[in-house]
Amino acid sequence: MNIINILLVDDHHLVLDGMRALLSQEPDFQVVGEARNGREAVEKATALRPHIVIMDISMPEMDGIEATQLICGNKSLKGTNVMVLSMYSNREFINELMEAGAKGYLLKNTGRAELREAIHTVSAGQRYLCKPVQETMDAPVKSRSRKEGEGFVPITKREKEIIRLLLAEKNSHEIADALHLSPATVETHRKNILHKLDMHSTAGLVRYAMERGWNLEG
Amino acid sequence: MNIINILLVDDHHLVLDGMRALLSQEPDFQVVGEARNGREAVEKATALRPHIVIMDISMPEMDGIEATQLICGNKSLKGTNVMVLSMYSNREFINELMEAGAKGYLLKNTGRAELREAIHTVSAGQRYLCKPVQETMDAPVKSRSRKEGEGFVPITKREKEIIRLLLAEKNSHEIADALHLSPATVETHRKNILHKLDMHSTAGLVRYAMERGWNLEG
DNA sequence: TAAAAAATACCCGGATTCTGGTATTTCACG
DNA sequence: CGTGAAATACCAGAATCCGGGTATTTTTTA
Repeated sequence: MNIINILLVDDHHLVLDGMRALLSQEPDFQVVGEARNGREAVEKATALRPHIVIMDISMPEMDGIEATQLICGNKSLKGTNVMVLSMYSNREFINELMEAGAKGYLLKNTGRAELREAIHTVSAGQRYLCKPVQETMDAPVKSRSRKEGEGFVPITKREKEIIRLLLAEKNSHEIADALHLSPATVETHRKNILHKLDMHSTAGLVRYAMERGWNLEG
Repeated sequence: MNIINILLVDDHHLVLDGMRALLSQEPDFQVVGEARNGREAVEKATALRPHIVIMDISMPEMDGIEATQLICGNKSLKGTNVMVLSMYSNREFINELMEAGAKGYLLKNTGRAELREAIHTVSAGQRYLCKPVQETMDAPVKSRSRKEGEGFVPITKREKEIIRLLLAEKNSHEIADALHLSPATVETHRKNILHKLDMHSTAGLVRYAMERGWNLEG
């Protein structure tokens, strides 16, 4: 039985330790590295060339979506497959990550048996989605205004700053003060963000950011 | 050395498995039970009388704050101490949980050495806060309109339903339709929620709910 | 260095939320 | 079986946000 080399990516130290302890109980798994944000994940993936990257989504600095894009887009990392391990099963997440090149998508509340199976499947380059994720993908789509394949919309640095202040319950005026801008500018940014993400309210924005872990400096 | 009996509470199966694997490496720790939401946590704490409950906050059905209140308020559970294990170090969380009776507060990105120490300290009935949490508590308070000791405000069932629909980017009118109510009623509820939580915008509400894990049925 | 992207700023009008009331009905708990 | 909390519903004004634009300056990057 071949040993599978694993890179663990999660911003929570205890989760990393726990996963490592869990995986070390399996003789055919070998955790070769850990990363605590997207940037580190890309670096370590390049350096260590693991068979599989187990990737969290919400992380500071660079989230798991961007990191997945970079890793899967790197042709010299052909033998490295990405499996997402997330709390959320939103359609947006699933779509974006599949388009980014992830081969697997597990929820954090699946059991260890399924984790085992998923790691084997994905590290062999095959697809593995846990049941709730499959169901989400199979469910009828309502309207889908953002067209297929056009999934990736980069949010700029300034836009992220503004979102972070929105999370702190600030209105356009207060954000403008905090960033030394005109309120008009802040509203333009907000408008642009809403449009990019195909959303229509601050509530959606806050949710979007929270799901990606942007609440603590990112 | 006495064995410390532990009840693990977290809604993510893999986190439970990971923590269990991690703790099983320590000879003086014994995981005697697991719970996946607040209600279960209270039940198992009562039945198993562990020395320590390691409690996540965001959970469906009943969150960790309520569960902590119930466990610490139960006089027959004098020997059971609660240690919170959370992603967030908001002042509100810390205050509420300390008032609820938690003895410890660890962030998920602390290391295993600190976890060990914290478990020993808290299971002995002493207080343990990790450094970032201490810093948050020590930091000067801005205004603090909700007075001390008046921390707990119960959010009703109906109010939670409305918050959940706000997370789905619905406005008052759409929420009213979904619940077969008058828009006026929905706005009254929103007003009451904002007042209860001492907030002033939907953004804060969404953040509040996301931090508690109310996004997936709760 | 030229073109593209990001950041800045403004106008306008309609929609929605927020604030501060009041008031009636339903339901649960002691 | 009564009292209080929860849920329902309305009014009105002020503040804020959302959608649709346009336009200039700065920064990146190809």
